[in-house]
Amino acid sequence: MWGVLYCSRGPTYIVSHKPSLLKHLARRRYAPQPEPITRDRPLRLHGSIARQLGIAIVSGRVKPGNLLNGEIASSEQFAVSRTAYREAVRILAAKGLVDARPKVGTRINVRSKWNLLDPDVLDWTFESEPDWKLLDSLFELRDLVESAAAGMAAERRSAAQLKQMRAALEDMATHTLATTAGRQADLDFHNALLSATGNPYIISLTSGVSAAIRTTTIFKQRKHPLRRDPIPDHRRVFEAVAARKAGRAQRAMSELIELARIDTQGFKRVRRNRTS
Amino acid sequence: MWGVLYCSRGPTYIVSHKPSLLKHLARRRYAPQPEPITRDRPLRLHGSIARQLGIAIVSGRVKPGNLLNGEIASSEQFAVSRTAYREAVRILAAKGLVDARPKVGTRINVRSKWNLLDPDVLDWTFESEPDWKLLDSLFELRDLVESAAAGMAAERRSAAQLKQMRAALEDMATHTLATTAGRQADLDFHNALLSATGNPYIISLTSGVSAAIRTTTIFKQRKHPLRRDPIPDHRRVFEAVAARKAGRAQRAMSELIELARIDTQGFKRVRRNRTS
DNA sequence: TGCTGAAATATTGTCTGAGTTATCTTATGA
DNA sequence: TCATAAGATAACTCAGACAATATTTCAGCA
Repeated sequence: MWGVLYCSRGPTYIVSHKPSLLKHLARRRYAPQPEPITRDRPLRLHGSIARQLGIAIVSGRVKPGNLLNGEIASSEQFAVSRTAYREAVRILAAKGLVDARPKVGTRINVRSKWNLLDPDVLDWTFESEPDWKLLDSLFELRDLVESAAAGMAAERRSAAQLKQMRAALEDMATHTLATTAGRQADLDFHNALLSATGNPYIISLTSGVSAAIRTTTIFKQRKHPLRRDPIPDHRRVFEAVAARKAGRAQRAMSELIELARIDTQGFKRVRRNRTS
Repeated sequence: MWGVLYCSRGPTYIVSHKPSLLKHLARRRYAPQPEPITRDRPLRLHGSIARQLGIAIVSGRVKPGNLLNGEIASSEQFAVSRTAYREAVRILAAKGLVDARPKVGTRINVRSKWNLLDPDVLDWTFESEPDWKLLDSLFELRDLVESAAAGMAAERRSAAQLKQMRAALEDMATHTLATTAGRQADLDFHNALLSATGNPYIISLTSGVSAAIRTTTIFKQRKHPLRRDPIPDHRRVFEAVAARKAGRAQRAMSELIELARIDTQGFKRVRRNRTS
């Protein structure tokens, strides 16, 4: 016995009605793509349903203005209890993706209400195959903010923070970016630089954005090896920060990010400005 | 009969045990401050509990690393069902404030995991009395991003978008910022400018941030009238965008934001750079 | 006819109480 | 000393009922 799980437009997940199997499929969603590399802990039921719905929304499979099916119908389609489904909807509502109200239903918000910079939303956005134009926009924002952050860090860094950055840089040099340890060092370097800005909002924004870009870069594309050794670029940033040269730090960081952008997009068009 | 609602550290909300009254108080929380001006729709139970807990967390009344009380205990303290309480926790978890896991409990995350730029979190952060240093950080980010956005808008704006900006500017001039219509026009102006950037992430970020700043500015302080007429500054931005002068637009916007910062902080210290 | 207000209805919201699962702790054995 | 298994505790999931809310419909009236 077969049925269509979720989605009023187009059968997306086909599953049997056997409860145990249904739940298994609800958890690790059908379409056996390789698991997103490493998720700290497996998602619970509500989390995985939120994820599925979230991906369906951000990917445009279900469109703003549309209503989700009712709770009873949806929970049956997902083969979970209404409780679990409702908690999933709560998560989506918390991220601005939907808006639930009695007698009306759960409506998908217009994109301007989405918290696009929410880590989960970013994750879901670049989950399957990244939208190149969107990724470009994200790089644009990152360049803007993280470059400025480098400038601030140059002005405000403490000796201890500088020491952290130096250590991370050395780790990057010994292990390369090809290893996990090297990538961790890369992360540490950027985090140390960010915390030197002393601005919690910039830290929150940038760490989220660059994490999203990093996973997209490393695990999705990257068919080719790095075009250029990133260490010298990092060193330039470090030295500018060490010398408290804000302008130089900013330019160096901007270059570094531009490098990452090129590396991500591979041989794709790298045009920076779009003609609207 | 009286009891202490929530909060293991310090009695914060004192309520009776009479169910109906308890629920009433749980909804519009005790301490009858003027309602936050205008909330589109009254919060539901789970929303208001999430709000209370969220405020307790971002304000530092309960500290990262600490565990919330168990579900049964907490839901009893709030005098709501476990369902409602759990949905509240889901909301907080979705915003990165807490992390719930079986056998361990619901732990408050370290601040670096919070989604500080989430609209609700911003709202909660500047809910009671704004932390001036934090507000300053937020202004710093806004300056950085919205100025750059003005520059992009100058390069990319369409004729239609320019027209929208002009209309909003005229509305601002006729009604002043003292009226609701005038403030709406102000909002429209900035939104039109943002959408001209064509970068959804910058739009999402900036609209959230400036909304938070706006409400903080307008409704919390502002004992004094505006020091300076904001219209000329807006006009300068507009004209630079109209003339497609990116640099000039950026500088004009930066000035405009600096004006807002001064106006917000009133006679407070306006030092821009902190010595870390 | 056109407006006002009340009732029907559909949907989410809340409640209860039970059983399940994950994970930490402790005890046990090699 | 380390690995492995048992126990305990928290969140997690379930089912089914009832409540609240907003839309829609329709009756009553000017």
